[in-house]
Amino acid sequence: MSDQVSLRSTLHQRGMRMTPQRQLVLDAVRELGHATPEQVCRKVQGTASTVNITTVYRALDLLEELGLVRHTHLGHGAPTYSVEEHEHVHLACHRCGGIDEVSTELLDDLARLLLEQRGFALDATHLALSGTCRNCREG
Amino acid sequence: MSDQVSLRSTLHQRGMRMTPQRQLVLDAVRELGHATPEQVCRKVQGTASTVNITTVYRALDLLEELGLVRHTHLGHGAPTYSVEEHEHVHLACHRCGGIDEVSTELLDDLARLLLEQRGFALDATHLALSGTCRNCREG
DNA sequence: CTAGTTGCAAATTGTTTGCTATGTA
DNA sequence: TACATAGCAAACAATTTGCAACTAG
Repeated sequence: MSDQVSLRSTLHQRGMRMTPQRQLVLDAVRELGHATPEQVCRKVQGTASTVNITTVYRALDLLEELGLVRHTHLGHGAPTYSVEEHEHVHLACHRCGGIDEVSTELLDDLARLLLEQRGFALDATHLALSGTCRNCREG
Repeated sequence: MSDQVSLRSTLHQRGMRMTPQRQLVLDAVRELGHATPEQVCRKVQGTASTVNITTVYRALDLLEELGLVRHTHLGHGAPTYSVEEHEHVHLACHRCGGIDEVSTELLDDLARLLLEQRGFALDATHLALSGTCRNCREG
């Protein structure tokens, strides 16, 4: 894919390289959807067992800087990373910790209001809504 | 106030007490608005210098369980605690890190949609919306 | 006396930094 | 050679846990 190529050249302009470790981290994030650095690390180590968690953190930072991945703070623990194109809103249940996802379209009206009234450009892809899921409310 | 009284009896039913430390933590959260456990601790220590941060953590957990305070993850660092009645939505600018606040009424429509379509009861008081503020967009 | 509570120290968890060795242009 | 990078260990920050001492009912 040309994505790979342009990524390489972007890195090259900065005197950086697309190393196997970085590629593995990116692949892991793509595959896992939402994952903590810890989870990414375990996934990567499935292929290359010597890769250190430090390297994972540094790769995630770099990939985020390049706009390829982003992180979100769902709930309490560690942040989760996902690929940039991952476009949906998270519904985080504070009771059971479960994560559901809905289309960002649900937020279109709200986004418009915020922009008009506050000049605030909502980033709907970077968003976790907290509440109680159906299961927990009924249980 | 009768709040204090009912709080005491609620605790009493569980065989617990409203200790000075817990009262100080609650007061500190009330006074500070949004504060990290660290900040709460410093505030409390202004009055009672021997209070340990462990106690602050435990008091915050308890007060949260009782529904008197709640915590929110604004941005990256430590969570911030505020009193339950603190009803507004945070607009967190990911560029400058600034926090603005808007009324939860803005989310009423969204909340209704989520409840109808997903059975998800949105907790609008526990919410940070991420995006770009007017200043940063114009600057 | 009994059970809840505190403070302290130590353990955990998540993340970052310093440094050396290595690999590549 | 020069420079980015990886790995490792140690530092760090935030939070939790184990436990002995204390205190109110």
